Amino acid sequence: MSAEHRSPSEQQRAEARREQILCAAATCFRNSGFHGASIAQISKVAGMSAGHIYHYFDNKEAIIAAIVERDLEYLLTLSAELRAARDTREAMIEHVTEGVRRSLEPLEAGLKLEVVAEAARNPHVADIVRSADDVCRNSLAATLRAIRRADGHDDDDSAIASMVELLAAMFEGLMIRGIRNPQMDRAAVTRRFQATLRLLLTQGY
Amino acid sequence: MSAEHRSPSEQQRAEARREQILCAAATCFRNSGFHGASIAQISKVAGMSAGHIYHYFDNKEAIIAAIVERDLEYLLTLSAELRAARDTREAMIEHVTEGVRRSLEPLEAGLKLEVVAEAARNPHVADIVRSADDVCRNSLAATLRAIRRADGHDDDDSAIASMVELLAAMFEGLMIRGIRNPQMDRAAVTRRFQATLRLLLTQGY
DNA sequence: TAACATAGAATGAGCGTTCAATCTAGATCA
DNA sequence: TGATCTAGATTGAACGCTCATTCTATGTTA
Repeated sequence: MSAEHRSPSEQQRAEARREQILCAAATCFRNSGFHGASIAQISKVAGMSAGHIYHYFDNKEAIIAAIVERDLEYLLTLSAELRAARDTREAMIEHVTEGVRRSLEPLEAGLKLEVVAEAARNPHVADIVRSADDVCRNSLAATLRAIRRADGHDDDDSAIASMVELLAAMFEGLMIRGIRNPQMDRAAVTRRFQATLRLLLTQGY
Repeated sequence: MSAEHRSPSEQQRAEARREQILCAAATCFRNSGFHGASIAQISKVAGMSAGHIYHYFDNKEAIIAAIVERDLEYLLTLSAELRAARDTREAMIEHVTEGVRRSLEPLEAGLKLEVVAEAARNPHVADIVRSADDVCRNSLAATLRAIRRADGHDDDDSAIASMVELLAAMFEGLMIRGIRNPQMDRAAVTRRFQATLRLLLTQGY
C-alpha cells in the first residue's frame, strides 16, 4: 500500500471523502434499506461519481460493513461511558430518560433495525454485531453488579446476565415500538421504564 | 369478476396457489430481505414460472403487503386468544414461557424484523403494521386492566398504556436479543421475564 | 512529469414485468 | 361415447431498465 507515501493532508482528505460516502450511504440505507439503496443513489447524495466510490471501498458489502461498525461504535462508547460514570442507582435511573429518547429517534432506530435485520441473514454482519454486543453486555453487567452490590444484593452470574438481557430487550424493543406506535406517550413510557429499572435494581430475585 | 363462475375446487386450487407463492416468498424474504429477494427466486422456490406469479399478485409490492398482513394476522389471533382466556395473573405469567420461546424462534424473528424495518420506510407497510398494532394494544390493555382490577389496583389509562408498551418492548426486543446474542440463557431470561411481569402486575405504581 | 483524483461511459448480469404461445381439463354436442 | 370447443392455467422468452462493477480518459497537484 502507498498510504505511507501520502502527505498528512492527503490522508486527511481521503478520510473526509470516506466519511462523505458513509454519511451519504447511511442516509440512503435508512430511506431504502441496504439492498434497496443503489451505488448510483449513494454517489449522487455524496456528490461524486459512482465509479469513484470504488476508490474508497472495495464493493457495496464493504460500505455496509463500515456502516454497521460505525453504528455499533457509538453503542460501545455509550456503554463505556455508563460504566465509567459513577455506578449509582439513581444516576442510572436518570439515564433512562436519554435512553428512551434515543431509542425513539426515528432516524437512528430505522438504521439500527436495518442492521439487525441484515445480521439475521448476513453472517459477516452478524459477526460484527455479535462481537460488539459481547462487549456491551459485559460492560452493562459490571455496572449492574456494582449497583446491586452497593445495595447489599449478591447475585449470581445468571441473574445478572438475565437482567442485562431484559434491559437490552426493553430499549431495543422500544425502537420497534416507536415505529409500530408513533403516537406513544413518551413521558409515560419513560416513567414506566424508570420505575421498572428501580424495581429491578432494588428487589431481591 | 368471474369468481362466481368458478367451481369451489377451482377457487380452492387458486387459494392453494396463492398460499404456495406466499410460503415461498416468506422463505426468500427471510433469506434475502424484501428487496434482496427476486421474483425469479420466489418462483423457483414456489415451483412455478416467474410470469405465473403475476396471475395471483399485481406486483412484488402486493406480495410484500400480503406477507406483512399474514405475519400480523397471527399476532392478532394470539392477542385475541390471550384476551379470551381467563384473565388471571398466574395464567398470564405462565404464558411468558411461550412468548419468550416464540420471540427467539429465529425464522419468525427474522421475518418480523424485516417487516418492522420495511415499515420504517414504506408508508403502505407502516399503515398495515400500525393498524394491527392498535388492535393488539387495546386487547392487551384490556387484559392487563382486568388482572390489575382483580388485585385491587385501579390504574389510569396512561399507566395501563405504558405497561402495554413496556411488555411489547420486552418481547419485541427479545427478537433482537436472539439475533445479537444467540447464546443467551433462555431459561434464565424466561424466569427473569416472569418475575418482572409479576412485579408489574402486583406492585402499585 | 509522475502519481493520484475524478468523471463518466461501458459492461454484463439480473431485475420486475409483460405477453404471445401452449397446455389442460371440463363443457358441449354428434 | 368420442370429437370439438373453450377458457383458464401455465410457461418461457423477451422488454426495458437498473444494478454493481470496471475501464478509460481527463483533470489536478506537487
